Amino acid sequence: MIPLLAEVFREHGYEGATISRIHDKTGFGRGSLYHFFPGGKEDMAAAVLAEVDGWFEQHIFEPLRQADDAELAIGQMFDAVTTYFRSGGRVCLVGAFALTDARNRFGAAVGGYFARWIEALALALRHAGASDSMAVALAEDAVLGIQGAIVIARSLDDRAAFERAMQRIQARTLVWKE
Amino acid sequence: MIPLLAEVFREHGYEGATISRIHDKTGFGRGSLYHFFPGGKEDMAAAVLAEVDGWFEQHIFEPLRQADDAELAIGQMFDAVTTYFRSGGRVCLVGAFALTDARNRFGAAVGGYFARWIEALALALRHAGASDSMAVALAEDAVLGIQGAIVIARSLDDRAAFERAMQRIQARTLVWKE
DNA sequence: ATGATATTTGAACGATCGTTACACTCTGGA
DNA sequence: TCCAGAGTGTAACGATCGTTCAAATATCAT
Repeated sequence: MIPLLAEVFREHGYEGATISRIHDKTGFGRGSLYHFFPGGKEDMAAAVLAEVDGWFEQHIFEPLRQADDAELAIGQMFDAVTTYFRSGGRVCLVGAFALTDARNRFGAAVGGYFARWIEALALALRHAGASDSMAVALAEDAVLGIQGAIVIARSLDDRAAFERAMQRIQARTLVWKE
Repeated sequence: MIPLLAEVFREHGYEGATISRIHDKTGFGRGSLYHFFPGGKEDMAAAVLAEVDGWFEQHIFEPLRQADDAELAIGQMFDAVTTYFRSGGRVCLVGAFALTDARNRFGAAVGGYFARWIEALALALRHAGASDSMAVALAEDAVLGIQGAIVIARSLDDRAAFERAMQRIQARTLVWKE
């Protein structure tokens, strides 16, 4: 159910995700929706954000933090991200929220997601031998590049552009020069 | 007037930009709005997109194409972009549209904007000595990085992060290795 | 089988959506 | 001075918004 909800918010944004559209997509009537999410639409969006955050914690952030082979883990991150965002065919819900005034409503969730992503990646890079400042710079650049790649791939309707970008970003993240 | 309209669409997205909010921001009544934009909201958004596109053509794309000193022009592009987007305090309307289903409505305008930006920047880079493939790769990376920097700066509510990103992107765009 | 609880249905609420229509004021040329 | 057209203000339209609610149904331990 949450994945279906997420799809509606991803496609239409917070304001565009109407209860009607949510009903159409999920099949749940209004009563059921408000039974599971007494807080209404804001509650639904918060649940979706939490689910997305949980997925990234489990499949992206924690592996980066716990990795024995940091470079391997970083490579796997790019693979997982490419699959998750379907080469730009799927939007990052958190990034999309960040660009509208939904950010004001979910500021903590949005900020925390990216802060923890950058931190986890920077930790892995330090583990791979990068200096503190270099690790943070590379991590910021990589996360920001992924978000930008989604924007450009969607704008140009060109998934190959997304994959090219992932290749370049991965390359310069793993092979850095101080 | 168009700049005020643009602000509403930037803050709230296409769906969230209601006629009431547009009235509040611009001061124009419904009658006036539909007098200037007979096509209604879609007409307004199209006009705003055209104005944004025109601004970038004049201040970003054309200088890149016409530059005698390509490296200087590229440096000026980053300065202009940092000012225009107010270090991430202001959203890229085209990028924001790309992430919602407004893209389906304005696909040509959205796609054209980024395609011409990348082309103009790649032309300047070729003019500065880069190979064809290197120029396109660097141009894609730079434009995508700018979009990503907006997302991250807004998410973290951290304009310094935007400016750090601009520094790094500019550096690796101007000093490349084949 | 019974009763308590969980879930669902669908009508309805007031508010707001985008849009239209019409009367009104303003403006500049004849 | 007058008129045509540009621009404005406002009421109202049907549609849809997010939300509420009471009644109906499903589920399940006892």
